[in-house]
Amino acid sequence: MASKQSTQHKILDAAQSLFAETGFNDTSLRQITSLAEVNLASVNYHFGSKKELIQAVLQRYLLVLMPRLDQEFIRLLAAQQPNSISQVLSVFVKPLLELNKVHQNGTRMFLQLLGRGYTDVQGHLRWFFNHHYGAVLDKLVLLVQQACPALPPSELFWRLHFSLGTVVFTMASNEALAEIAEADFNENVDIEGVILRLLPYLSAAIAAPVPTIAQFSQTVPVAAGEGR
Amino acid sequence: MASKQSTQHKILDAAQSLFAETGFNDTSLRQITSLAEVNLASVNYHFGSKKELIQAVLQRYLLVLMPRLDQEFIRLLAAQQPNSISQVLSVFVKPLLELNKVHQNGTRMFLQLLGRGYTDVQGHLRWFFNHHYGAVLDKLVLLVQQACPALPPSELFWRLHFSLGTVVFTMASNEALAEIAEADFNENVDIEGVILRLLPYLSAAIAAPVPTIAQFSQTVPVAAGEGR
DNA sequence: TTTAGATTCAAACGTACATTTCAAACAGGT
DNA sequence: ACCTGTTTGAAATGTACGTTTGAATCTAAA
Repeated sequence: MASKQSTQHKILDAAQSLFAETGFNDTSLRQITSLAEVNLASVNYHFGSKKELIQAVLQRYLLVLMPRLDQEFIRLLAAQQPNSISQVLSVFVKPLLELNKVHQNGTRMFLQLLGRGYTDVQGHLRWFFNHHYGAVLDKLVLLVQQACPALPPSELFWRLHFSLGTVVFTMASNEALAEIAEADFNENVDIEGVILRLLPYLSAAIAAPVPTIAQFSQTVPVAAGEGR
Repeated sequence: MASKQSTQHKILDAAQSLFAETGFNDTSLRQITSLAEVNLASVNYHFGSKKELIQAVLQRYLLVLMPRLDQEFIRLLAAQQPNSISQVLSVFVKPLLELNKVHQNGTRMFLQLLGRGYTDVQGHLRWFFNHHYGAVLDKLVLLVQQACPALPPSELFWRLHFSLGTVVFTMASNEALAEIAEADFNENVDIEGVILRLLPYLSAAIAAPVPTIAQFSQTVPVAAGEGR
């Protein structure tokens, strides 16, 4: 069943599983080629290096996801009246879940890999992302701006990154969290369930009121500067 | 100035910097001892192993932070009427910022290390955390439950973990984000600024309304199951 | 000053890693 | 069946890692 795919394909499948589970740097080519049941040298033959293999694993999903997201963003931008933040975030759901067609558990794999990429290889992925898909992300920023006109640009910047953190960290530790949730609450939690739980959380977070200085000093007494 | 501290102290300082920046597994003892200007063998002599060094680095902060948080939680729990979610989250600010007394940039260091621990050594830190500080965390859960009585326990579980992800990821990539923010918005962003931005974001997120099934099908058309 | 214990030091150990090498096996077109 | 380019195979290369070792050095009490 899994035997008649090409060596490259077998390597990609094995690599993404191990990368997602253990991280990029902590996964060796020996583990990958062993799981894929191919020769050690074939990774360097087909992909050149471990670094290029990592890129190939990510690209398999990004090439499907990003054009899909782009067309959704274009659709929303063409709407007559501005979309709500909830509507904007909702367009992520289908494209993300369609990654399950790329590979079994593709959605979870991709989001875990994304998280690994952001924490493992500091900066590299972020640069790669902005360079290749900056235009898509710009559309997202514009949509959120329209949905939350009261939000200053800098506040929006931070909140979008907060949200990225929420998603990426959740997916990185998804397995462990799902185990706990099932044990404690008898809930069967799949990736779609987590994504649907994230939507209202992130919507409320991004659209949260921007506190004034006056409001601050009520909840945070003197802000703990101590020795200003 | 930095020369008359003990070898153990020098190792701890060097280790936490490198751990926070590069992660636990990707930081070698040779890098640490080189930065600390001590002999390679002294890590194993003073701490036993790399694993125990990691624990020692984290403990230096946890032993200060957790009792501090515990007493804040106890104070809030003694209040007559339930506290707002904003009030509950606000008590984190002072104890976290006081970690700057433990070491320069202690707050950022600790939060970065926390993030590393959660993604690098899967499970280990989480177990350690719950085992040693489970009672403190239980108080937090109780406080949030009182602040958001409409939230089902399982939803609360997920939202607290979402929030942990937000904080931890933000701090892990804090340097890069702060650089971008300064370049794009001319804002001087320190760790306290980020924490204060996180408060309203997280408060709104945790207290977000729990959507009903009916509300879902409005924003998420058919939930992309495709082949149910 | 001697001496016992604590600490530092240079060197080595064994293991694992990514990558390279080059011969062997394989493929399809002639 | 023969050749040509592609792919696989086993083995080796050089580097880096965590840890161990045993002698040298420091420290302070006797």
